[in-house]
Amino acid sequence: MARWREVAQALREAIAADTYPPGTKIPKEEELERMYGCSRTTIRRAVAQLTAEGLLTPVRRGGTTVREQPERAVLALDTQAHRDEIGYYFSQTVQNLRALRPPTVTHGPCPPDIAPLLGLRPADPVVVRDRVLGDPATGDVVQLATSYLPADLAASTVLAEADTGPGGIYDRMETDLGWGRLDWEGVITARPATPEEAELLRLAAGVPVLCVTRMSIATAGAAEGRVVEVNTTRRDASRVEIRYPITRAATAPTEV
Amino acid sequence: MARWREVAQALREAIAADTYPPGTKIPKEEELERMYGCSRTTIRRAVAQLTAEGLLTPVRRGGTTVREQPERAVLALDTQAHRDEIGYYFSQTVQNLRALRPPTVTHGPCPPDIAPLLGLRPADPVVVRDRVLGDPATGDVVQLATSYLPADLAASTVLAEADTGPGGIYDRMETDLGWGRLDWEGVITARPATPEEAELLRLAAGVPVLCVTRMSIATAGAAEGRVVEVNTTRRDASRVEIRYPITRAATAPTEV
DNA sequence: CAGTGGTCTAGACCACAAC
DNA sequence: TTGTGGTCTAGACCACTGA
Repeated sequence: MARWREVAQALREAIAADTYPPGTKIPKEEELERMYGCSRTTIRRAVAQLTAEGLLTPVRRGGTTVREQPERAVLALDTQAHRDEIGYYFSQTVQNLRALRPPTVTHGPCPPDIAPLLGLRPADPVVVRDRVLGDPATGDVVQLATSYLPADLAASTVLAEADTGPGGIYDRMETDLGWGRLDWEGVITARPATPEEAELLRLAAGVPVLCVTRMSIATAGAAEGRVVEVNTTRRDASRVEIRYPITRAATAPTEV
Repeated sequence: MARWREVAQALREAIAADTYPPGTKIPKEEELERMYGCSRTTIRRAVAQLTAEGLLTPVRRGGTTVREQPERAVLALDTQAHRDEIGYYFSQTVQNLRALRPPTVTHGPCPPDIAPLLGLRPADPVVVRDRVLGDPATGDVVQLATSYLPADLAASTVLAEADTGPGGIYDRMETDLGWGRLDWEGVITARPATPEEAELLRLAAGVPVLCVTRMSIATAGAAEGRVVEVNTTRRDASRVEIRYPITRAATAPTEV
């Protein structure tokens, strides 16, 4: 076994054994160097691994701290779209969160992971609506939300404007653009944070984010049958879990 | 900006621009060293980052390949438990997968991420039932499935035996142990792969895995109200997505 | 079987934030 | 101010595996 793996394992066990309880600092790198009899590079490789695993958070000048296991926010899975006099309403995205900065609307190429959901090719032009949500009390960024709309459908419409008016983009699509009653489908994925996400969410680059994505499908008009919007929300995967009820089926399973 | 970040960004862009299309190899490290005018350590730092992001897969002696964006397996969310004459049935776990090795049953400490779900403390004794599932055609490991049962409930029962008989552990719990009709709840999380998971699933250490977990709650007998089992399945997050339908609520949302 | 990525060393300088 | 982690270099040897 590689030396750095041995050191990483030793540190893992020391943390599990409460030699270094959560919230306390592990010895500084120079000291670990002596303790394990290897070079600083090897120590750093081991510490980097545990950081990627979410066990440690190094801070410049402040030492390296054993991460408190964070409270996971428990989200209920949104399997229903609600509606009131103001507009459509998906409960999950609003739990104690507020927009920390004004939403932005830009035009750009479609990211490769979104393109298949929209039925586009990667880099096809899309309208991008970005929101940054967080805890208004602390100012911490908690969730990133982005909507992608095919440029050929949305570019010159109200959907590409910053303020989409009462009821939001879904009302515009259904009522003003005549795209019919929207169908929705949810998709859950996880992937490493992009550098941009890592910076906004204050994560180490490459740690997992959990993505909850909603596709909106038009049922009438010029866009009938097309996915007209993909909305994807991302959070630090270590701080969130999604729960859903499991019921008993009345009947035997249908064969696929 | 750090040099290794610049190199990583340059490589990212070269990959996006199809200078290095998926499936082809990027230049070897020594060559990148010359191309970017920095030391091999810096090159390796950049390549390691892109590997963590799932863009590259280095192979010894074989060079470093741009990863083909893998087909994502699309899983339907199991919100229903089915039942036939054989036993309970959760559709997702059986899609084209077979056990690649005999299930194992061991006793050990409860992992810290499972303990809260079971209402236990970390390291409390549990019975662990492990299964390794994969594609029978290729022999590739695709999914890891583990059940945890509190030792104080399961240790001396049929639940701790390798063969739990017809209908599996759920029938034993409901019928033989008299724990009543089980309630279930689902939990979805993502986290970095543990070293063991990384080895079995052939992943780089620390890349994200998507976890679909099911809690079983007894409604009668000695275990009434307790979570009597936690079943967690893990897959390479880059190769899976979970889909679920979103319906329109008949009524306005209930206030929380 | 040789070339590739994997590991490791010893040393240096830097930048930032806690003190 | 200064000690900590962050970055980088130049060089060496190893081990696996695919040409």
